[in-house]
Amino acid sequence: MVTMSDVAKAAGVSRATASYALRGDPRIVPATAARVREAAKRLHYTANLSARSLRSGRNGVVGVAIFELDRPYPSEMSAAMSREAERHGLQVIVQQTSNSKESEISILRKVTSQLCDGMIFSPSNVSDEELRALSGGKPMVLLDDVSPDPVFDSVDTPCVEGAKAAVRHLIDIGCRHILVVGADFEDLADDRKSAKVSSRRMLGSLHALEEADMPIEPDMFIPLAPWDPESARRCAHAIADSGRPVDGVFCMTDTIALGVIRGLADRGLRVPDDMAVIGFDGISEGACFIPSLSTIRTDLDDLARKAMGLLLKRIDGDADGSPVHMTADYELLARESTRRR
Amino acid sequence: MVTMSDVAKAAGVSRATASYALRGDPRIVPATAARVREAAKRLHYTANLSARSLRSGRNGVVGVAIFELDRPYPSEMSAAMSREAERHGLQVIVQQTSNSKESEISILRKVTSQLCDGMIFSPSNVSDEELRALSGGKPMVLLDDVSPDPVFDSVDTPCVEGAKAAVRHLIDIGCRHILVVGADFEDLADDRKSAKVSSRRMLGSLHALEEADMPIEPDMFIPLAPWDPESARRCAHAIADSGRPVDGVFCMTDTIALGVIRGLADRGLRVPDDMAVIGFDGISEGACFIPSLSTIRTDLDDLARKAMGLLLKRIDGDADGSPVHMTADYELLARESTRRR
DNA sequence: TTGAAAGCGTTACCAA
DNA sequence: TTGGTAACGCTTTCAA
Repeated sequence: MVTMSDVAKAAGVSRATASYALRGDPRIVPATAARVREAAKRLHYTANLSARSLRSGRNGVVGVAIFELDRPYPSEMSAAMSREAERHGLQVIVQQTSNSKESEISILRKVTSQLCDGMIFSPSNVSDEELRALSGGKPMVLLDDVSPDPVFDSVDTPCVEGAKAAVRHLIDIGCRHILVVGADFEDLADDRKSAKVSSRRMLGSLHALEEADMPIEPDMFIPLAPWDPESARRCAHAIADSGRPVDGVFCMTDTIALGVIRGLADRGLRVPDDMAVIGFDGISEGACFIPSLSTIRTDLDDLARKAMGLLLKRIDGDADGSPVHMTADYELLARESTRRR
Repeated sequence: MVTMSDVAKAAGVSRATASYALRGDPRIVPATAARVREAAKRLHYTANLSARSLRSGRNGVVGVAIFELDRPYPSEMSAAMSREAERHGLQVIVQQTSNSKESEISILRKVTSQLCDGMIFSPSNVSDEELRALSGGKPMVLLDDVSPDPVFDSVDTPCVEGAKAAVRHLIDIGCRHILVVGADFEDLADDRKSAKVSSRRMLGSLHALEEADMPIEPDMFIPLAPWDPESARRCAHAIADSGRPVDGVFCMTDTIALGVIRGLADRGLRVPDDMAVIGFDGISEGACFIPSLSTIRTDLDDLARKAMGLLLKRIDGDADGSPVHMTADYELLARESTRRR
């Protein structure tokens, strides 16, 4: 392994000078700097990140901790973060928290906060206060934070506005019996649960219904756990079997929406002819589905830009104290699953 | 930040003793060890991985470098690796190489090889020799290595056998005009390309055709670049528009297969009625598709177990010199896309 | 059984 | 403008 000492020796300077030269410190005269750079290149020198991290507390790596690596939305989000980090000359490492509290804690304590200059994290079971302790003082940006009294900067998905646009779209194409899948109406009344993603999306749905003077019944909202295609599929079976008149469904996520469409198909119901379906997220999978899925696409590039921007500001130390909050852009994609002739 | 010195002080022992005690070294008497552990717990001590890594060269982190974070197959593969690592008490960090050579190099040099005890890597543009240089002497296990003269342990997806099973399945259900999408027949004759995943899967297809005494024509193999749903969809349009008699299609990946089915639907062709389609990989997305996708499912848990097993053996230093090679298990999933009444 | 001390590769302060 | 040197937090050898 070639170290800085090797480079310094090869260039005929001290370790200190080599270090300065390689990081472009203006104090080193161009000729010396060039000699050092040349030596580094010739020897294939690469800085040891552990050493750098230990000494300076910075290594150019940003951690992204997501729920599950193998779900489309978090995957696409991490990919967007990676692209954005690259534009800043940084590297992203991704870890999955598997949605268990111990796992989240272990990841934050053991890895993300140790190996990284900062992290982007989508909390689910850990409170803000616990997070603060686990962050080890490192900057952190939260995604869809539900804390009433935030400690960290955060970026939200456009839950309220997006959901409102989705339901309004269903109403616009003529739906009069709308179901919302993946949300529990009771949550709205519960202080601890009303900030959840599902509650915020439910709220947006309510806004749209109210604006259109449509009746609101608690049983329009169907809880679902977990949020995966299989449960969604079973849920669709139940809806179909109930014989209930439904002409439009808004699902909390695209993954749910695809499961619902599949479940309706199992019962001989066709989308959009018998029922229109719209999702939320904008995962790429929806474009190729039969029928292609209408959705509220969260602008992941915008989300990544905002999150990374906030994080870098904190890392660079030029951010004032109070937590900043932002919301990502979105776009309504009206595709086949809500197409009416 | 609480360090080992703090713990040692709190427990009334030296740093060395604290270090031994925390890692369960039998030399420390139980009473002392318990005192140290208690102090560590009380102070919320967490070992600094950079320091540990710098000093001992080990930190319990394994790197997984994949092509793209937002494609289903690599995502599911990384998730399987994470689960497997967890069972060994290790952490996985995932990075995307974005399929560019510079990016692969930069990731290997800058991060994966630095922050990890070892890595699992799916090479695409970097030669084995370059890899050896970039690995920094750290153990590495390759996935689907194409090198004729391997330097590292590797695990393959079951290309030849899996593809053979796929095409045999098409033949079994009565297909007589089969197309293979995503492979270039010319590659088989090219030494440098005949080890590619696509070539090995093509080879398996040929075996199945030969065994069934079916004719083999170069134009049964349709190249596709890149391997994504959009190109596959366009490819299906071309197939449909050509008016060519086709009753079965084997696609190099599930992602391609889904794009093909969608493309056929665009032209009014129904799967499986007009044409049967089978993919390769077994991504979860296929189960909910309409029609559900028949596929060769690579057993990712098996793949992860094999890859992680090989890697840990190298990390622990109890592995002899010559590279070991293994192949993951697979399973034929016959679903709706190849269902014949 | 425990402690002192060296050293991993880097950075950053201070002196020259 | 450059070099010497002391950390960063940990592990590990060597002594006690």
